[in-house]
Formats: sequence, C-alpha cells, structure tokens
Amino acid sequence: MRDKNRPSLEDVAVLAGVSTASISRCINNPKKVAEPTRVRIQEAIETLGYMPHFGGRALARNRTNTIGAIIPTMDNAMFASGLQAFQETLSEAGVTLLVGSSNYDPAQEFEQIRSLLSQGADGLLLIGQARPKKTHDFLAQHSVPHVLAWCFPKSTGHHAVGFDNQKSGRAIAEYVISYGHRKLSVIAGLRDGNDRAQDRILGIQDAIDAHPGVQLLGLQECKYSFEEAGSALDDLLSGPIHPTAIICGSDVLAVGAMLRARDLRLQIPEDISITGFDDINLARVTTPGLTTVRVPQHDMGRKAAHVLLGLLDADAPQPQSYELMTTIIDRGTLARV
Amino acid sequence: MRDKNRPSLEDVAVLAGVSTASISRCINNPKKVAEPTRVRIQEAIETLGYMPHFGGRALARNRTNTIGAIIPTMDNAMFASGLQAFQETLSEAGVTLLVGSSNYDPAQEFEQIRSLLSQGADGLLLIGQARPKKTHDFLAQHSVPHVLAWCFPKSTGHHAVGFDNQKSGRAIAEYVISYGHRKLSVIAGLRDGNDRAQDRILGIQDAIDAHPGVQLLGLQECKYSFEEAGSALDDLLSGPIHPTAIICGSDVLAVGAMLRARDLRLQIPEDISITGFDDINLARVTTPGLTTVRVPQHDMGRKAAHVLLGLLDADAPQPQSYELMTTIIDRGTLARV
DNA sequence: ACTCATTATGTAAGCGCTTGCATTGCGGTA
DNA sequence: TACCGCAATGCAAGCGCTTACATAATGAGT
Repeated sequence: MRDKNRPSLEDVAVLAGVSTASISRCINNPKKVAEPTRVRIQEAIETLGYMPHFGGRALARNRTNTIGAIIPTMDNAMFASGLQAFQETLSEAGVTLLVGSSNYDPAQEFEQIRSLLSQGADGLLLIGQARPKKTHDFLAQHSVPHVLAWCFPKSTGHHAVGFDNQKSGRAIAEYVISYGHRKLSVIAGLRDGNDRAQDRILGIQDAIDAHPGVQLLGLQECKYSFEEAGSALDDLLSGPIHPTAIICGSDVLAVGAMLRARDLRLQIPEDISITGFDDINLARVTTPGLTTVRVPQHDMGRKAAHVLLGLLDADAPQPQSYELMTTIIDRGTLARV
Repeated sequence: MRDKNRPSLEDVAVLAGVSTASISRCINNPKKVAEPTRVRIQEAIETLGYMPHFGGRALARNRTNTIGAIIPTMDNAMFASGLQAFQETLSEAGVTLLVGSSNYDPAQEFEQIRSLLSQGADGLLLIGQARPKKTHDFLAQHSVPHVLAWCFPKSTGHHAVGFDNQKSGRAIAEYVISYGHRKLSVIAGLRDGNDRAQDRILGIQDAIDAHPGVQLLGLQECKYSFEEAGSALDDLLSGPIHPTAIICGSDVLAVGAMLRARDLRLQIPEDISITGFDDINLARVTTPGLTTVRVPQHDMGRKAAHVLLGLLDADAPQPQSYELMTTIIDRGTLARV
C-alpha cells in the first residue's frame, strides 16, 4: 500500500537527521524549532519534494482545512461570482473549497451535504434558508458549522450573510408602483424549495397590498432560462388585460422576457416595463439596460467566508450574521406611466 | 483528540456485534458480506448516524476520491458553465470537486496546484497548455494525473479535452474576411501566460496572412472586462484609419466594445462589425445579437471529467484526448461590406 | 465419514502525521 | 560547583480506516 515514490515524514526525518516530530513542528509551527535545524529540514523537504500526506494529517488533526459550498448551479452568473469571492477569501486563509451543486433540488442538496461532509469539509456554505427537516436535523446531529447566504432569516439558530429577499422584493415593487404602474405581473423562479424566489414574491405582494388600486394580474413561475421566461411572458400577455409592468425574480428571467418581447415587437419600456433582480452582467448589456435590484454578491461571498472561517477558529471572537443591503439600479426598462 | 461525539467504525462494530473489518467491507464492497450481517450493520450505521472518517479512509487507501480544478476565474460565465458540467459528472461518479482559481496568473496557478494536491486531490483539471517549466516539472515529479481543457495541444504528453484555439481564431477571421472586410483590428485578452488568447491571435494572423490585401490595423490586449474592452476600442479608433471589423478574443471583450461603440453613437454592424468568442449567454442578449464562436463548454466539462476519472481508474481502458469542434454562430454584428 | 473448496468473518498490521510527555543540553544563579 | 528553568528535540501513542492473512463454518465430492 505504501507508495514507494512519495516521500514521507520519515524520509525527510532521516535525510535531515532529526525526528519526525521536529519536521512536523517545523511545518506547522516553525517557531518551535531552532533556526539551524529549520534550515536543515527545509533543505531536506526541498530536495525530496516532500508534501504532507493529506490523509495522515487529517486523521491526526481531525481537521481538513477544507470548506464546502453547495449552490444551486454555477451556471448562473449570480452564484458564480459570489462563489468566486468566497473561494478567493478561503484561499487567502489557506483553506480549500469543495463545491457541490443542488440544481435547486432539496434532495440533491442533502446528498451533496452528505457527500461534502464525508469528504471532510470542516464547514459548509449553503444558499437560502428553506430546507427539509431531514436536512436540518442532519446538520444539527453532526453539528456542522455552516453559514447561509443569499438570505437573511429572521429566526436565529443559523449564521447568515445575506439580504432580506422579501424586503428587496417589496422595494422593487414599490419602486415600480412609484412610477405609476397599477397593473403588474410577475415572473418568478420556481418557488418549490426556493425560499429566495418565494420571499421575493411575498415582498412584491406586500407592496401591492399596501397600495390599493394596484393589482397583480398574473404570476408565472418557471426555471431560470431565457426560453422559459419567454413562455411565461406569453402566458402573461394572453389574458384580455395586459400588465404595464412585469417584475421578474431574476435578471435571467427579465432578459428572457425582454428577448421575447422584442420578438413580439413590443417596445421596452414604452409598451411594457420589465425589472430584474441580481444585477449580473447581463443587465448592463440589454437595450435598454435592465432596471434591477443589485445584490452585493462579491461582498456576500467574501463575508460569508470570513464568518465561516471564524466559526472554525475556536479562539476567534464568535462571528455574527450580516445583513447586506440591496439597491435598485435604474437603467431603462422601467417607464413612467 | 478523539471526538467523543463522532461514532467510529469501532462503535458501529460493537453495536452490530461484528468486527470493524466487516463494517468496512460492508461499506466498500457489500457483496463480501452475508445478507443478514449486512442488514444488522446497516441498522447500526443508521442508528449511530455513522459517517466514515475522511482522514482515516484517505490514509488507509491513499486515495481521496477528490479531483481538483483550477480555472482562471468563475466570474466569467465561460468557465463557470464548463465547471458546472465537470462537477456534475464527477458527482455522478461519487467524486468531489475541489476548486481553485488562478486569476490568469501562472504563479497563482502553481500555488493552487500545490494547494489542491496537498488537499489530497487525486487528479487535476487545468485550463490551457502554456505554463512555466516549474509547473510542468512539479506535475511530472509528483506524477499528477491531469487533463487540460480549453485547448488541444499538438504535442502529446498531456491528456486534453478541448479545441484548437488557433484553428478557431483562424476560422472566425476567415469568416469576417469572407464578408468582405479588409481592415481588421483585434481586441484580445492579455497574452502573457494565456495560451488561449495567444493562439486565437495567431489564428487570426494566419487568416490575415493568407489573404493579401487584408490588413491588421491594430491589436489591443486587455483584461476581460467591459471597461477595458471599451478603452481598447477607443485606442483602436484613435488612428487616422478605422477598421471595418473588430475581432474580439472573447464575448466579454466584444460586448464591452459594443457598449462603448454605442456610447460613441456607432451603429453595429453598419458602422463597425464586431465578433466575439465563447458564445456565452451575453452573446444572445445584445442588440443585435453577437456573432461569435461557440465553444462546447458543457461537453468539454463533461468529457474532461470522464477522461480524468478514467485516468484514475487503474483498470479502465486508458482514455485518449478529445478534440472538440467550435462553430461560428452568426447573429448580427457582422456586416457585409 | 473425510477431505477440500468456498465463503464469511475476525485479527492485526499498518497508512503518515500530530502531540503530550520525557529527555537532553544549555546558560544563569546562588 | 550544584541546581534550576527553559528551549530544543526525541519518543511513542494514537487518530479511524483498509486489507492481507488467518480462522471458522459450510457444503460438495469421494
């Protein structure tokens, strides 16, 4: 079983003429080793090209210096860039990132959690708050350090770095209403198992309810793809009475709707207003630019990493949760009526 | 050091009334255990909520079932979706993905390689072929199974799943030329340490050289951002004689150029043609849609995973390399002149 | 009934590293 | 000179799991 080519601590020890303990100390806590020995050890390590064996280390320390992130998909720029920031921050701290994706499916998420944990992840980054009891129990049973992102749950019990989706949903709806729109429709992500989509809708509802005279003409749920959003738009326009504005649960949906609207020869925003959510690159590129809600993904990823690292560092001040703020970016897809 | 809460094989063995060896076998090779014992063991595992300890397993097996991928950045949709496919495929095979990012910097890439390897990665996915000798030596010294993606090197010695950037660069340039353009300029990614950017330019050169009368008026290198691409466009237009078409090394660059062109009140493609490379979502969204080179990212990620898994499976037929084909997607940013 | 495969299970030796404790060697102090 | 304290190092016991080998149990073939 022993890999003859791979040098072990033992080998380095022999070459350097010290015990394995010293080598280990030299690697993990150089201060505890005298200067000359350290030099000797370093040389031995170099000449052998020694690299600590991960398994051995993990076994002895009961720690892997690895953190897992489970996101719905990297295919959506929205998560990808948060994840990028997360990874960079971990990397600076010498921690490696394990990635799993759930494809918005709670069952898959559970599997990924199991999987990443059994791969030794010391902690986890999870997206959103809503998950089956089974999952919660599992996390609790194994007391897995974890932080939630892309949400900011009122209830405690979890560390979170994110924003309030409901509040943000309400904000964009209020904004649309403030532009004079009274007949609204919504294209949202599939709510099932997706609390972010859900909360955004709730927020939109809140705003509508708070403004008598404003009505919600239609609500379509669909996957985050241009095509599905296009079909959703078709459905929303199939009724006898058309909305003047369509609030979308994500930029991808909004852009999908815009593309379809263009095919239908509808002018945006003259014929119909459309808003997005996330503020990914896409939103800057459409003509006109998409009016949307900016989510501080980069900050979120970075802060989440810090919180998680803090959680794992026994003698760090226990980190709290952070609520980040979203802002509305008004580009050009929202008209005054 | 022993974590009192975490059940070990030992604990399960006691509960099930068998030896640890049987448990291990039951987990790794159920066939080798008799039905009734297996049931008993399963129950014990369930009630204890046992999960194998990663370190222990890795140490004994000298294998982690983990694969690393080092990509320039996830922030660019182009890598993100390839990575997504890669991850999904690994996951299906029970292998977990470790992610590192190099930010297009060979030194950082080297560090990430070290890091992922010391985290026990059994193999690596790397982007592109050009890297310092130091890195190559390191990979060789440790005989790290790895596959290259996003490129298809002529030289052997590496497994690769990708496409020929030079050929594709030439193809798009030929295409532009076939539309009647004679005065071309190029906006490329920073060539330093980025063989994809380099090869694409070489390909463009090839096409230009093959067509007397076609000239390259300018070549700007810049980072993959809208802003930088915008400035690059400014520079290209600052001369006395303007190009009729600008060939860009990526969609992000192309879109950045388009946005700037719009600011300059230039009509695309009437006043100036622009082409991209990658075919990410962005390309479908601009007005007009971006004419670009489609890179089969999804396939690439998936195939790369298969090849890598094959490389790690001793008794699998040794996988070869795959050259994938790119195609030109003609949307609307390329005019006939 | 006796032997021999065959199958199911147990025993125990590592895998490579960390770390509490023991040992050594040194300079400073009384 | 004898003693103490401290710094540097070595010793060896695990950490939890896998697996070669040993053993036991079963059934088939003679």
